[in-house]
Amino acid sequence: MPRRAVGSCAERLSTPTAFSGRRWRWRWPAARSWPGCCAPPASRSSRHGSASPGSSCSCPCWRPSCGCGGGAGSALRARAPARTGNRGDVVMAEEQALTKRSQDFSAWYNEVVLRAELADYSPVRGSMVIRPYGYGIWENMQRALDEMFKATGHQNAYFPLLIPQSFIAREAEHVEGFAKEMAIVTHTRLKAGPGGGLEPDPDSKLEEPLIVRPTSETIIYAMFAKWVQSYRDLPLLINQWANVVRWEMRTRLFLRTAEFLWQEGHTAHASEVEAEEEARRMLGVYRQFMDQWMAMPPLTGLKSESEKFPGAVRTYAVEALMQDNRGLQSGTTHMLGQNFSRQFDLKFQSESGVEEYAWNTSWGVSTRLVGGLVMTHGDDAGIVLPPNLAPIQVVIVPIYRGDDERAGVLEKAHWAANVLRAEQVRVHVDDRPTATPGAKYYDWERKGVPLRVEIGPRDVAKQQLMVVLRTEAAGLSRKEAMGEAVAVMTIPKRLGEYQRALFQAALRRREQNSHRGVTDYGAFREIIEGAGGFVYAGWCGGRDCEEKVKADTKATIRLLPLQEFRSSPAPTRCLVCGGQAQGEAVWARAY
RNA sequence: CGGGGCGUGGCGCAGCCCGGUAGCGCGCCUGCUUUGGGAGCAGGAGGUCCUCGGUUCAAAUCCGAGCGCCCCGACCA
Repeated sequence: MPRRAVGSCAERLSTPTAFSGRRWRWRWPAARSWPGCCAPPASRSSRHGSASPGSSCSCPCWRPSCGCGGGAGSALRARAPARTGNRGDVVMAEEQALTKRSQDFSAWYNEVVLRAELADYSPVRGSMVIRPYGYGIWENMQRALDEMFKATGHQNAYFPLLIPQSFIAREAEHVEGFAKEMAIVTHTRLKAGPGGGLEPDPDSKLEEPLIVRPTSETIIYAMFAKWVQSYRDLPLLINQWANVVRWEMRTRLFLRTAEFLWQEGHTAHASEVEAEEEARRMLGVYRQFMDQWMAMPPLTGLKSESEKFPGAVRTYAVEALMQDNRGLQSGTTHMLGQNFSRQFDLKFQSESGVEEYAWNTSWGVSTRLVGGLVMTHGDDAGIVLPPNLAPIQVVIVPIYRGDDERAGVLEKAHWAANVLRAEQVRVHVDDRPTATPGAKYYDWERKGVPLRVEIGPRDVAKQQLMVVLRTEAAGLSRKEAMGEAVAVMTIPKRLGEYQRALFQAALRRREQNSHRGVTDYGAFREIIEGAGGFVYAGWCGGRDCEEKVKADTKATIRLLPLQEFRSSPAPTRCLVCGGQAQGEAVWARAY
């Protein structure tokens, strides 16, 4: 049984107050200045040819891991065995290093998620366990988003997990969209079967099967119908934090699992214009969240007809570009029109006394965002977390020889931790006696902690601290010895600068891998089948052209970009058929 | 749902072809020495070899069936 020491990790989850007030007006969380330019995080793989196994940790926030990343399946198993050499440390280094992103991005992703202890495979096919460190990131996301939802007038509520099958069936397009991936509850009891095992008791068969929600439009609008009589009851602005199940055949940690956590907002409005505004407003909220908290700048736009939510009139999306140049749909907002209100009799009496169907919207983001975070910022040493979402923003590593040095160093470490906590910084002192400082560096780098403070006897003597950022960041020195008083007082500012540097790096990477003005289909295929990235090109609006691209290249229309992202001049011809372009589309291979 | 791979201490693997005492590395426990980039030595704990059936004096190993997981495709947040 691994030891669970008590103690040192009383990190307070401070919430950087980013939200300045009413109606989604924002300022940058810790922003004072905004560096104009910034290089992408340089790969430091040469200096990090190795990485350490998770080892026991005195932090009560999560349990020590096994040495290799938990229930690793073949993601880890598949790796080449370490070369045996004369020097044990070479073997160890190779064994413990992550697969490099350039070698196999998807193996890297799996390993880094497992070994940073974000998640683990569960015994249930297609389902994962979100471990405390990964859940801590999600909690920080929830906290930020929830504040934004509240500030835009929404209230949280909770609706049932199980939905009558007939509800799902009511909206034709909606059923069709989800029918193939639903978990169905048909019985309420088990009994001993002939073989000695358990089987559903036939006597307990439900008259009407229940569906485990793949999304909650149907049950929520059925309830809205009870609650809304008059235009005075509108708008009705509700959000719920929940789990949903979509029976996927193929799964990937965080990106695609049978069950996932998300929030789903559902609103009812008196007019189409209002509903449209709401869908766009929440798209803006998602975008701001991704920019300011995740440092993962997305494009915003409209989904094509074939990619829109089943049952929606139109779907908007935020789409980010991952390091392997594939797109990640990170959130969607839907203008549902009156499609659901007609089916669920969600009517209200208007100001002029006429009975009308309400206009709905729905919008959601999920734990998929955690995967996006990993694929946006991670490097060959591990994940890289933006300070605003990092469960631990600063880790302090004490360095000492023998008991006499230990007391002084630890005292200084806790002093620094307390000063930082008073500044609302989430700090952890890694005082594990069993690991060497070097091992701790690797551990916390793999876990993406933004800033490390090293304190050794020499630092104590000189009243200084070594302050080390997780990655190179433009305009910020990665490693620096600073006077202790200055160090602790400037760390919050440094975290803010680092947050913005990560954003700039991600933005720059996205733009460097975006291709505009592509008119030739052959050139398009070369990009998609080569390095990948976002390709902006004209589209006639035809389903056939969309299908052809997908069949040829596996790329899809990620979105039809909103004004801000459109090219100038606008493309005039369809990339595929050469016909009159109806607009511009952004194409990419996607997750 | 199609194709592939793999099931052996917590994790990664070897052993299987050619049946005969279950092994290695990492991790874990104890002790001592260590600690400025993955510590060393000594001792120790830990295994229904996925399940069921068959062949055999004898099965991790051979044969049959089943189950599970992962990867690649089609579908999706």
